[in-house]
Amino acid sequence: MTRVDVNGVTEPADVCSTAMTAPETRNERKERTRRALLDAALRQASERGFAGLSLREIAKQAGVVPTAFYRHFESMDELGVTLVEESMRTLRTMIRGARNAPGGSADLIRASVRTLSEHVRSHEEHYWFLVRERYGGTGAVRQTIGVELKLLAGELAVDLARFDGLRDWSTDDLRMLADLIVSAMLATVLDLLEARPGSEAEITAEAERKLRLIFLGVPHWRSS
Amino acid sequence: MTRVDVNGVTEPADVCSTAMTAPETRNERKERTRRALLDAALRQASERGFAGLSLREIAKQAGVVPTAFYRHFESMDELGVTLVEESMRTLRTMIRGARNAPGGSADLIRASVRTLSEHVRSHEEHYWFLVRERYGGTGAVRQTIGVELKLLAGELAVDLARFDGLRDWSTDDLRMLADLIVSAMLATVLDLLEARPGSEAEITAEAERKLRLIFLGVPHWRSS
DNA sequence: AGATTGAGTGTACAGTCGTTCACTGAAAAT
DNA sequence: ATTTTCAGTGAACGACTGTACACTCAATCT
Repeated sequence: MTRVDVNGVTEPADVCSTAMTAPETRNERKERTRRALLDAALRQASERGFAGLSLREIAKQAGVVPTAFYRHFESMDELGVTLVEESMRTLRTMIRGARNAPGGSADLIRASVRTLSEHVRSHEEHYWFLVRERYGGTGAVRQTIGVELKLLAGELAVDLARFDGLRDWSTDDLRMLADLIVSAMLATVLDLLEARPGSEAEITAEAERKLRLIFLGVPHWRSS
Repeated sequence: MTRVDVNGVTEPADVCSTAMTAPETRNERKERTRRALLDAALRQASERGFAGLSLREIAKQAGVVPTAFYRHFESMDELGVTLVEESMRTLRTMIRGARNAPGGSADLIRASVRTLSEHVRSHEEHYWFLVRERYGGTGAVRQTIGVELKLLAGELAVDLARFDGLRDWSTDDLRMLADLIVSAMLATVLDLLEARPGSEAEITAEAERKLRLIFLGVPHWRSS
């Protein structure tokens, strides 16, 4: 029974002993350790921050010798970029989910916030990474997130343009509104991440109230 | 001429050669190197983040041997807390400045944003530190900032309670409004810090519009 | 069947890190 | 005038960092 179990990373108990598993081609194996490296990095970064990553610990947690890291990533920065892209994909998935929410515009806000909350809960590490590195990060990683976030605000602005009270808003005003919403929701995400398990409901409730307040101002806006 | 000049930290050219300077008591000297340590740490943290701090580099930049650090701080964490307190004092000074702005409630928003902008410009390192560690930080530092920020939102809520349309708002609603404002302004701070020198004006302009939009909703709010 | 590829291994090296310890020497206290 | 205090010194430690290099050996290609 030589089950290798490195630092809480449970190596799937397969490999040869049972005949029914793992025809596993070479590329599949490679992809698997690549994922293991990414997962280890993500977990570690969501705790200590990207700056506090250690190539050696990532490798150890992935069940691989340190030098093997370079078979998958040229440098730590490349891994960072990959992590940003991945987390951003997660975020975008969330937005799409909120967009296709059950039609009724009455409690569209409630539905959106609910979607956000659930998504954060089920992708905590990705959101930790995003929120952390958006502000705390260094160089390339932070800037990439910043750019992607502005891009995302742009998409949101387009979505908003379809709503009744917003049809005649200028592009610039829409973008401002989207930015405002994004920053408010980002703060909500952090609150959700830091919250002790019970208090989830009141956080989402407050998030809803913030959005409602913002949209209350919309009908009275005149672009000066 | 044995002028010691360590890594860009210019040692004031005093000490004995000119008779008119430096009676400098022992405590004064101590306080001076303490400040040098704090300044070095602050500068370094505003670039690489608090997690990326190195005791040795801080000491070097302060013109002192590494071990001397322990004469002033028991640990890195203690230095971190000191930095938080200091930066928070700066922030509070700003708030007070905005509160006592020239009375006219008409362009009170404009005045406040202007105060914010100027304050950020003249205390970049403190604001970098706060924004960075608020989200990116680890453990004690991040939590301390979070708590202080909530406290500050509380103060802001009290201030808001004095305004016309807000006199009958519940404490909870006021706090929500204050939170919303704080998160929006925090995003503005980051924008200001990252902005290339020219684009300062448009950022403050957008910040003003965001605040105006928020306050447009205020008269139509009814606490559900 | 034999040659090739390449993911993962193991060792080794040069740095940096925080921290310890015994010390120096001038300012402060006696 | 003598003793005490203590900010700053300098060497040494053990642990950890990223990275270079030569290696193995099973999956893949010819």
